[in-house]
Amino acid sequence: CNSLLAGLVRMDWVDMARDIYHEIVDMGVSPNIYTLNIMVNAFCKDRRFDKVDSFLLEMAEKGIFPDVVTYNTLIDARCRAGHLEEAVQLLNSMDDKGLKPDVATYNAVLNGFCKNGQHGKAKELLGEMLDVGLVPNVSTFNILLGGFCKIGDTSETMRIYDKIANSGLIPDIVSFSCMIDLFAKKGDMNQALAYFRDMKGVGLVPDNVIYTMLIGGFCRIGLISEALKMRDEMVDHGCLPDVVTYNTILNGMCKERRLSDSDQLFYEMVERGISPDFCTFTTLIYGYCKDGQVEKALRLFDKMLKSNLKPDIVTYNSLIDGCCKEGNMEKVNELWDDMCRRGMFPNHITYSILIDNHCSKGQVEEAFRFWDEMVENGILPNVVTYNSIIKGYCRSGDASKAEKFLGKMVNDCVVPD
RNA sequence: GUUCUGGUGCAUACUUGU
Repeated sequence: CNSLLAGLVRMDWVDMARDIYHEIVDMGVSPNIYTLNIMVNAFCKDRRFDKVDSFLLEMAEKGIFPDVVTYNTLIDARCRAGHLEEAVQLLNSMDDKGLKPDVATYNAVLNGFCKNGQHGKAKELLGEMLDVGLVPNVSTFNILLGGFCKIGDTSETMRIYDKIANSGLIPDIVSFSCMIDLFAKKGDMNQALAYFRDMKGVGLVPDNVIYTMLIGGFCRIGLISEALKMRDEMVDHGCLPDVVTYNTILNGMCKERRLSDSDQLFYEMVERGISPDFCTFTTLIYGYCKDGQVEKALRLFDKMLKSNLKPDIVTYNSLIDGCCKEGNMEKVNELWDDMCRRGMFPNHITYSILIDNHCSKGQVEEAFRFWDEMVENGILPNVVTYNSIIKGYCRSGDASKAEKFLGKMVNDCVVPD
């Protein structure tokens, strides 16, 4: 029964898991600590922390109490929700309950700190972990590797990588992926490929993730041909490109303005049975808009909606920018309304697009209408919006107003660039 | 049988005479 429940939760079928749980209990089967943990995890996945509390009370009446795994689940969920303080509180409260935090507990919090940019605290916590006599595992180091890799801190990432071996542990595929990602993102493909060779040298088999990182690295430096070679290599090794791999190449092609290539690849992926996701569409829509092919972008947008994929603010901003530049203000208004109807609201980029568009046409008054609306909505003007207004004044031959505005900009503590 | 780590659009999306 527990395996079934766990399977459902893993598939994100939380509602069904809960229904089945109730049926099982009604049938007179008594839940145990595993059941409790599976259900707590289910509630956490849905961010239903309130439900967790009542559920724990219910279980306590049956004599089943939270254990370390329960706490780990709760702590991880808090971290994912960005509630680091609560997570740390839970960690600290474990002692009172007679529970001893384990490596997974610390890993969860470490991960929380790293994902929230609190790398210093992560390092402190690693120290605390060692102080209480816990032995970090490869995941512990991988969490830190990923954290420092994401902020591009090469020297710290390499120090942590060395620590893995110094601790008597063996770097695994995730450790290598962090190193490869670090260098691929920096555009240092020689280093990335060196780690790629190293991992194969120690008998690890590169997977989709590794290949996609390398492909993305080549794309980033404009070497689409190398990216495609890497794609061929992965296929030769029996590793099939997935939707992320395709999205990565598509993005590379779009950035290089190779829209006919991306178009072809898009059809290829569909032919091979890989369903485009909302990233695929947003990537292509962005690419076509930037290339001035707004019609094509709008057709893709329709297709996206028909596929039941939800556009996000980036999708809308790309289209709004494209339509603005084309002068199709009717469509802009339509998209704007459509976006709001879907519960997404213009952000500082959306406003910048419209402010700049009106300024480019010398319609400073109109631009200020959006400026005011933006400020009313609690979004502060930034360098981009100030630059646009100054440009607008210059366009309409109002150099003195432009200069006055530059003064206001400095007054508002926005540094001119 | 339950909890912790890696890849894609987007924070490098909007301004920059062209």
